[in-house]
Amino acid sequence: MKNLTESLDDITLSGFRFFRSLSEEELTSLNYEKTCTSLKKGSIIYKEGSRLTGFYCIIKGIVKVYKTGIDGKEQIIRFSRKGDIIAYRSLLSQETACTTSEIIEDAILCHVPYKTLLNLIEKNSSFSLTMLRIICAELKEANEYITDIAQKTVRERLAEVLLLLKENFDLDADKTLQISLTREELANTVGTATESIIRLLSEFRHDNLIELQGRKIKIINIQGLTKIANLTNARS
Amino acid sequence: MKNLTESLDDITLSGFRFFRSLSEEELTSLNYEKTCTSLKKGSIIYKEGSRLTGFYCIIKGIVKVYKTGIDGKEQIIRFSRKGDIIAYRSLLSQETACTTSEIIEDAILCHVPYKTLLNLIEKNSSFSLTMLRIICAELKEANEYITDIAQKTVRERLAEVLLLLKENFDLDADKTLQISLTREELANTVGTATESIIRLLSEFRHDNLIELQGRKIKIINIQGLTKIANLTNARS
DNA sequence: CGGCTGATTGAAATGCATCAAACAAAGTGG
DNA sequence: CCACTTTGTTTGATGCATTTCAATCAGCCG
Repeated sequence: MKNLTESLDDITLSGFRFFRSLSEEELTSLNYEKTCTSLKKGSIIYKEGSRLTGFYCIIKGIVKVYKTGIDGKEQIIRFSRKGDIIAYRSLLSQETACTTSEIIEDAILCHVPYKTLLNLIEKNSSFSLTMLRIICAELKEANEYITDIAQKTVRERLAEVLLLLKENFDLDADKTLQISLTREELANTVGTATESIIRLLSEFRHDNLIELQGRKIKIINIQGLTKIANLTNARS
Repeated sequence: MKNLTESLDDITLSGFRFFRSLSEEELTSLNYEKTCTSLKKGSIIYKEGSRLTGFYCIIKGIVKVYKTGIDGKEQIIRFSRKGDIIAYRSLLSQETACTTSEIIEDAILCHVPYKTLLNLIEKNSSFSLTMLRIICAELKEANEYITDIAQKTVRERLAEVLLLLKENFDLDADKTLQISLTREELANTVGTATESIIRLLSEFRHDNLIELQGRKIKIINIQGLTKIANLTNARS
């Protein structure tokens, strides 16, 4: 336990892409002002509607960010991993959080106070530009996802989500997705019912596109999935 | 015609909220570097995939911003009006445009070169913060819309879109929506088929929620629409 | 072991898309 | 000025993807 605490204090943010444009001096004070925490799977980082005191940089682990819709049904907005930052949107707008963030793989997070963020934006224009570009990238993805959900079938979207997960979380030597999701989480990402996900996964397995072992998903035919995800829903 | 040209040159951006944080000096050079254009309904401002040289501030008129999905079907991302800025997302990311923008009500636009934008971000941190907050607001809306499309029925979404249009474009004395859309555009906003929109509009009319006269939509029962829309987040 | 959560399958209900046809309004050109 | 095309609107009929409800099963844990 003592070891763990010590290693949390030793973490430096200098290696993370988001802070690349910081001067030596800025990094030193940033590392002084940040607070790192180790969190277990299932922990809630912040809840929709809560007041935020800063944003978080993910040092390790995976986080799901979701909105709560009708009847409390989750809509997962994104999965964030090492190097990603979360909570900055509501923080910058100075609103209460409009999403909930939950650890789905044991994580270490760095909390950076709002004041520190504002200070960086004020003093370091290169940092501002980095920040602007990160949000722009996220907005682009959001717009693309709107188009997808509005126009594609569940089948197409599931194939697409599997491919996106592959891009973001890689495969191990065995071609297995390195992120473990429940069927329900997958459904809440794709925007459909759990049962539909189960049926479609089983169909994909039957068509030799994937293999399943509990929550492990092995991607064995990327081209096939790409075809399903992109083009018409003409079933070949 | 000469009059028109002269009045275009006379436009100043000082009144627009986006440029509020600019100094006198910055405004002067901005007004020198900008270019204003008058555009008719149907004109394309920029196309998906094209290279952008700057962003645009809408002085007057209405613009629809959409992505082209499967079979060229439009997904309308937003309607922008006076004071809004467009094209800034792809510009900041230094990518080709990921949306198309088209005039749907005769407009006057101001083009601001990329260099000018970068200069402002570099020199004026207060402007950067404004910019960050604008993008954050747009991202918030996008995330909310993802949740809506994923979880709500077409019927609920149509009611919601009508209410959103009411918020953004107001009603005239007659309670008629001050934005004129084809059924297809409405469908491409809601994310459904044109026929579905027609049927639902006609149902809403039957239930005395709205009145229809060609493309004019008169909102006569806001509460009823709100109830159908299943709005969780009260907007004022 | 019983109680829990998550996964699976089946059957039935339905919302919505799609296709087709007719109609209206608004140009276009001879 | 009238036939003619075009574009947008409307309505009906049909099919299907997906949701919903219900039941069972598998795995895990104290």
